[in-house]
Amino acid sequence: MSPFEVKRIQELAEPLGRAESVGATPCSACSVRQLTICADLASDELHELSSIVTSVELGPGDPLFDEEEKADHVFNVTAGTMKVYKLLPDGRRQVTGFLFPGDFLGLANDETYAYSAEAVSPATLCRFPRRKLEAMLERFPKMERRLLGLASHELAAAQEQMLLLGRKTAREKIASFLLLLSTRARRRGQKGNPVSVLMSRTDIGDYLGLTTETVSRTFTQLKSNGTIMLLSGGKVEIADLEALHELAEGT
Amino acid sequence: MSPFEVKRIQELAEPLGRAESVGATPCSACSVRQLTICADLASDELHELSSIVTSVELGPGDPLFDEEEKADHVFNVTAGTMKVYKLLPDGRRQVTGFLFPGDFLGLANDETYAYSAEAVSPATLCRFPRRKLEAMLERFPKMERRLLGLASHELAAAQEQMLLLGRKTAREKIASFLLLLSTRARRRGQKGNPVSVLMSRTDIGDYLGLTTETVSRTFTQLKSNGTIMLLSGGKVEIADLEALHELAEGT
DNA sequence: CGGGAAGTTGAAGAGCGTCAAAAGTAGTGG
DNA sequence: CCACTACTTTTGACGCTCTTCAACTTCCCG
Repeated sequence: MSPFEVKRIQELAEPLGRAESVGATPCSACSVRQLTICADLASDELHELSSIVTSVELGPGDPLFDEEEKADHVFNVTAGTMKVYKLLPDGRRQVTGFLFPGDFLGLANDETYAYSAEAVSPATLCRFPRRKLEAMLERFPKMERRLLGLASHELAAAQEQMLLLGRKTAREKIASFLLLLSTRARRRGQKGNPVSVLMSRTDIGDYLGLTTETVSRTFTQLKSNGTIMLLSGGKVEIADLEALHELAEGT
Repeated sequence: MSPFEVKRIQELAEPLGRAESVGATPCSACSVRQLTICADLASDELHELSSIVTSVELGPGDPLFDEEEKADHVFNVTAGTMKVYKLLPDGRRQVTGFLFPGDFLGLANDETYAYSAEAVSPATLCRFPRRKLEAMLERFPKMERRLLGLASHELAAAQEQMLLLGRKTAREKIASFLLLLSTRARRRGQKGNPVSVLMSRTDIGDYLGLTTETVSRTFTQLKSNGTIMLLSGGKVEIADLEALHELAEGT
């Protein structure tokens, strides 16, 4: 199965003409493996996984898939930042999540994606054909277990976000957002304090249920507060972590 | 294992002194089985499941568990309505979902519950010891598969709710809510049109990110519109389904 | 440098929240 | 059966946060 199969799949890449495939990454060398569904797999299992995976590279703003599209693949972010969002008919948008290396997307119990996904920054992803991955899940219960864990983790995050959207003020929302980015960066082994905020004000607003203007105003307000400092390159220095925590929880 | 084991578990019931156990329901006769994780199990598997399950009965307002509590059990609603919610330190509340017969709750990837759960109306639930259910999952891949499907379904619902909370107006929220209740009632085999709205205005507000006053005002507004009719017993007749749909999507 | 997008700031307005009171509903006991 | 209480729901008046619309500034990238 191995070398031949890998090649065959490479040739099938780029079916929609908008994703550039650079061939199958050897999963055994994957730097984010321990964060995602591929954790704890034996080397023969990893090898089999490698045989069905292809790589996708996206530039900022490139779409990965759209809501309602047939969900033929699932993905794993290996580099960069993605956003997933839902739209109302009149164009109002809700970003339901930002995804970083190690994050998984494309899970659909329906046959179609429930949301759209596009790159925020240059991004690389692993692409798994859904049917093949499902078949593999039956044989690798460890992976299915892992997937269930990830799904329930996401569910908890979604509930936290509902609390934010439904009950927090603009200031609390921004504070929570910065802390979330900081925590997630640390979980990926990066520094948690000057937080990298790579997404636009519009994306942040669409994530927090605010307008870009309100996002901007609130950042300025936290800056004059002395709670944060706005650095160059989209970096935000958290000057008063405790104040930010209190703000985030509304105490 | 069977009769003895069932009895033993019955005796262990009511560990927190607030849930009344009425013994293990025979799962084979369960009316909501096909809706939940127990679907498609063979009779010996069902029998084994019966041996670890106990029944919980709650009255309106009775808590099932609280956020942060140790997640020792998972549950399945068999009758009545439950709500799950998160709180901010100052008491602001976000109801993250209403649960009806067939719905599953208590999944926690952490060791503690991520939210609180309490009964809205008189409710009955199956209670599974978490460890035992997990052990069983390893042997019944069908059940694990089912659980993953339910989790990803819930995830999609959560994203839809984020869209609602972040981007819809009060009128759109109420319209969406009524349609949701209607759809879910139909899925349980009940009539979808006079919708039973058993929960209080406060609960609805906490679910939609609104105050009770706004919920009430919006209902009255939809009534004078001729879109709905408020009947007795918490029933709401959808008079103009198409208008409600258009409202819900903001077209 | 220059042009276009992204971000910031300002002023005005709308929608929803807050506070308060009235009306409806349910449960209790005489 | 009705009266009494307590709670939920509805309605009203007002205020505040966030949005909207608009102009200005900053930041990139060619």
